[in-house]
Amino acid sequence: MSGEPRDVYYNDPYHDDHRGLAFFAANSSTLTDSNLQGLDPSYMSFAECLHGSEYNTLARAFGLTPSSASPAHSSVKDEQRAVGDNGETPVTPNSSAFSSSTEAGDDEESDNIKKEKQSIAVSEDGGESSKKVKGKKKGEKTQREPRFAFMTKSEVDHLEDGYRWRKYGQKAVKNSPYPRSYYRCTTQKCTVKKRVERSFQDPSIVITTYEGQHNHYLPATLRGNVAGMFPAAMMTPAQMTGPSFPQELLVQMAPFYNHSGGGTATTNSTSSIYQQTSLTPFQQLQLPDYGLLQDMVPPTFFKREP
DNA sequence: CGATTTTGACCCGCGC
DNA sequence: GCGCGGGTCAAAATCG
Repeated sequence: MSGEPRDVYYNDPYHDDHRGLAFFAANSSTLTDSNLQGLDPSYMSFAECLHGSEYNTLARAFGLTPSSASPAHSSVKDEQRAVGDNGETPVTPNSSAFSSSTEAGDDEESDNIKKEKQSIAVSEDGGESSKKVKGKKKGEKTQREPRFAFMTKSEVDHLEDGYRWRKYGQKAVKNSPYPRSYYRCTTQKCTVKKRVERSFQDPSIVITTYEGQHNHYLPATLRGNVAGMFPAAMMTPAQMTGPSFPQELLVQMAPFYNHSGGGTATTNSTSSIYQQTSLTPFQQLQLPDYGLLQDMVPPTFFKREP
């Protein structure tokens, strides 16, 4: 392929109806102390970041004033395209877009129902090809959960986030040497999924995309470790469904390293989308409400200058 | 031995 | 209609 889509971190034409994506870059390593030892001191661990004290900075960093929302509320679909098609389509500096759609909210249950139906469908196969993957009921529209994504600078792919996940698939990512892993929350009846992939433009960046909302609290065994760092994860599902929850957001951002003078940064059309102003990519993020976000992730999670 | 990961097959939606 | 790519399933392998 030609050109260098440095900012292409998400391309999901399959999910035009997605409810929200938030891209967060984080200069972070992992939660585990053991993994921290050998890392560059300028890196922050998840734990470190999440225990940061500069909450207000986060708010500012995200430009979290509702009235400052992007004047160009392009559709989520368009936003996806903008960042997804080889980075050829420049996006506006204020490229945040917020989807108001919540129609996927019912999908959790239907997901299970679908499975039931699928099982039925396969049973009539005669047993010959029992391995066959079941098909969905005809006419059933595939709907997706609200999603949001984190970009995390990390050496490990699977970042600890307080929940327990089971890997259920892995696929090669087009145009990337790094595979994408699919995880499902192991808690019963919780349909939350997440995908983890590594940016091939910058292998140090891990992109974690969450889909759905947990219908439970953090596993008790993990609360002591991460609950305090992820207050949002401790919210009840009801609390999480509010309009201010990041899942309702769509935020695009350029990697912070574009501004750090790092050698890997390029200046093509997409990588420079945030360079038209003096703001950092984070400062140009715009979220409708930062109250919960403040609870969720302290600003130091996102950035630390060397 | 139960839980989790690996991995190839399969399904689905979409673009051509 | 066909091929591609993304997503999921589930048997087998591996792990703790």
